[in-house]
Amino acid sequence: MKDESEIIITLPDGSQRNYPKGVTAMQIALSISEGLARNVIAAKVGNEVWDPGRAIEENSLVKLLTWNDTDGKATFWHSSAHLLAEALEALYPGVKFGTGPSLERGFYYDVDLGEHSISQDDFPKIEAKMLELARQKNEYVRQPIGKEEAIAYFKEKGDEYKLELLDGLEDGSITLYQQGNFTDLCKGPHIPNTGIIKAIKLTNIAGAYWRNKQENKMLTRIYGITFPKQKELDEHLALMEEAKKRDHRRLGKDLELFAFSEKVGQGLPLWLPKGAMLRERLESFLRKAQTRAGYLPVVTPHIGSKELYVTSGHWDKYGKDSFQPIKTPNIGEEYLLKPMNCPHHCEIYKTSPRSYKDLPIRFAEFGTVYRYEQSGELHGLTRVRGFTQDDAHIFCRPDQVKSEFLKVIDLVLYVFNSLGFDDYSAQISLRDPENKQKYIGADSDWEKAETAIIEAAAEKGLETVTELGEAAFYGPKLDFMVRDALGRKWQLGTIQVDYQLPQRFQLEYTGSDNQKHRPVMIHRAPFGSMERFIAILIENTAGQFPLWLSPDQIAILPISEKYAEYAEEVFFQLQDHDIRGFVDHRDEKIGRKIRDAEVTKVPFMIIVGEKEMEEGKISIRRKGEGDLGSLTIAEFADFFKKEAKV
RNA sequence: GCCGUUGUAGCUCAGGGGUAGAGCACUUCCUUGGUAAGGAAGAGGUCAGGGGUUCAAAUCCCCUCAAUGGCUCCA
Repeated sequence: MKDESEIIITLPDGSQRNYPKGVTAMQIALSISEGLARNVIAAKVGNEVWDPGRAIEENSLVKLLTWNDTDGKATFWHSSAHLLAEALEALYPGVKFGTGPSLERGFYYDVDLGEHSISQDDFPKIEAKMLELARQKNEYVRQPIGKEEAIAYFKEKGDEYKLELLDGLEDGSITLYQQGNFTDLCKGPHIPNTGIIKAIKLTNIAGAYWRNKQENKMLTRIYGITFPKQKELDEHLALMEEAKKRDHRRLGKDLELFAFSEKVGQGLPLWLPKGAMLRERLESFLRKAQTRAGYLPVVTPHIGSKELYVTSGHWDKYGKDSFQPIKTPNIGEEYLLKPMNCPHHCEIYKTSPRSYKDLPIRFAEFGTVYRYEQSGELHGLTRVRGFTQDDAHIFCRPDQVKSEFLKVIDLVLYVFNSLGFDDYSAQISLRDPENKQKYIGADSDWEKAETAIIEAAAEKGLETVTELGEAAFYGPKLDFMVRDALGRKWQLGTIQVDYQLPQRFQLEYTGSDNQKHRPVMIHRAPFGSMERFIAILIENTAGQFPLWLSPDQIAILPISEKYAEYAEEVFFQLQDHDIRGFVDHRDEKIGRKIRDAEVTKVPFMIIVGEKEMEEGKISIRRKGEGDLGSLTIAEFADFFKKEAKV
C-alpha cells in the first residue's frame, strides 16, 4: 500500500526516490549531499524552473540546477536584477521599476528614475550597495498574492509600470518575491538567498522604451553581470577585453581593410586596397560556386525609375523612409537609388518569353544597394547605407520550389563551411499572424511559401528556430544568423520564397499545356551582404584570414639592402605562382621586419640573405609558428598551393 | 529616429579657463644588421564644426556633425 503522504521524485539519471509530500528541491539536494546542496540555485520540476525552496506536492521529474546549468545561470542573473533593483531603491528613493530579466550573459533592469539621473560614474556606488545587500544573505521569499491585493500594493507604492503589468495577469497566478526591503512583482524563480552573489559588475546604461514600444516613455536600462566567484567575473571581463580586440571596426582600421569618411557620408564604407582584395577573392569564390550551380550573371544599374519600385511595392512600404527620389530636368521624372535588386531582375526575366523548359532560371549579381538606415542603427560594416548583396533570384515553376530551395541551402552551407562558419543558427522567419497588414499577398500564397521553407529546412535536417514577425514584407525567409565578437546576432545568408513579385510584375511562362503560368521567385544571398559578411569574417578569424583570402599572403624580408635585388626576383617568381605579397625594403633589421609582418598578420614571411642567395633558395617563416627552414621557390610554391586550397 | 556617452597629431591616449603633450607611425641622417621593436634628429594639431559666457575657452554652456552603447527599425 502506497503511503499517501509520500511522492516519488525521479532524478535525471532515472533513479527514483521517495520523499514526503511538500519536499523542496533544496531538501532533495541535501539528502544527496551537502556539497550539492551548497551549489543548488534552482530546480527544474517537470518543465518549469522552480525556486529550490518551493514545496513539491506531486510525483515529479526533478533536475537540480547549479551555476553550470543555463537555467541555473538565468535564475542567478534574474535574482541579481532584483538585487540591483533593491540597491537602486535604497539609493534613489521613489524610483519606479519596469522589468528586469536575465539575459544570455547577465541581466538588466529598466527603471524610471524620476527626479534622479545616473551615469556610469555612479556604478561603483551602486555595485557597492548591491554587494552590501548581497552580504546580508537575504532570502528570496515567494509570496502568492491575489490580484486585488497586488494592485493595492503597487498603487500604494506608486509604481504604474507594475500596475500595467498586473493588468495583463490573471488572478491566482500572481506572485511577489521579496528579498530584504525590496518586493517585486515576479513569477520567479529565484536563487535561495542574495549571499551567493559574490561578484558584481554593472556594464552599461542605455535608454529603452517601456515595453519595447517606440511610442512609450523611455526608461533607463542598467545592464550588469554577476558571478558566484570573483575569479569568474575577472575571467569574464578578460574575455570581453579579448573580444574587443576582434572587433572588425578595430581590425578593419589596423589591417587597412576599410574606412569611413565624414565627408563621404554616414554608413558609406570605403574599401581600401587590402579590403578590396579580400572582397574580390570572396566574390570570385562564390562566382565559381554559382557557375557550377547553374547561375547566370546579370548586371543592373544603381538607380531605377520610381515606377519600378511602385510596381514592386517597395515604394509604398519603404518610400518615405528611404533615400528620396532623384529628379531629372524633366518634370515628374523620378529615379530611386536601388534599394533591392529583385525588381531589376524581374525586368530581365521579362525580356523574353519563357517556357516551362527554361525554368529554373537563376540570375545572379553582386548588386550594390542603398538604404537609408536610421542613424542610430549604423554599426561598422554590419549595418551600412550602401552595401553589396551577393544577390540572385531563381525563377522556377511551383513544382520546382522545393528542390531549388534545397539546392540553395546546400550552397549556403557550402559557403559557411568553406569559411569555417560553424557557429550559426538557422532561423525560419515567418509573418506575424497578429499583424498581417504589414505584408502583401494572399494568405494562401503565404501558407504555401511558409510550408515550402519549413519542409525544406526539415529535409536538410537543419536545426531551426522560428521567429514570428521576422518575414520580409513579400514573403517568409530562412535566415542564417551568426554572432559578432560582442555577442550580437546578425543575419547573414538568407533564402526567401516569393509569390508576390512575380504577380506584381506579371511574370509568366508557357507551360506544357500551352497556357500561361506564373513562376515562383526565390531570393537568396549566401553572404547576405559583402560588408556584413566580411565584418563577421574579420571577427571570427580575428583578422587572421584563411591563406586563400589573405590580402598579403607573403612578406619578403631581405636581411639587408644587399639582397634587395634577389628579393625582387623572388617576388616576381612567386607572383607567377599567383602568390600575393610585397617586399619589405625598409632599412630595418630583420627582427623588426618579422615583427611588423607578424602583427599585420601576414601568413608567410620569406627571408632572404646571403645564404639563400647563394643556394638559390628562400627561408620560410610561418606567422605564429616561426622558422620552417629553406626551400626552393618551386618547392615553396607547391607547398603553398596545398595550403591555400579553399 | 529616441535615451546616454565620446570627439585633442595618421593611430592609441594623457591634459583640462592663462601660448598644446607622450608613445607608436612618418621624414632625414647614422647603422648593413640572420628569425617579434637598432640609434639620433626633425616634421606634424584653428584640441570635430559653429555660436555663447569670460580680460582670457581645447577646457564652461548651447547648437550642429560624427562615432559609440542600447532601444526602436531593418526590403
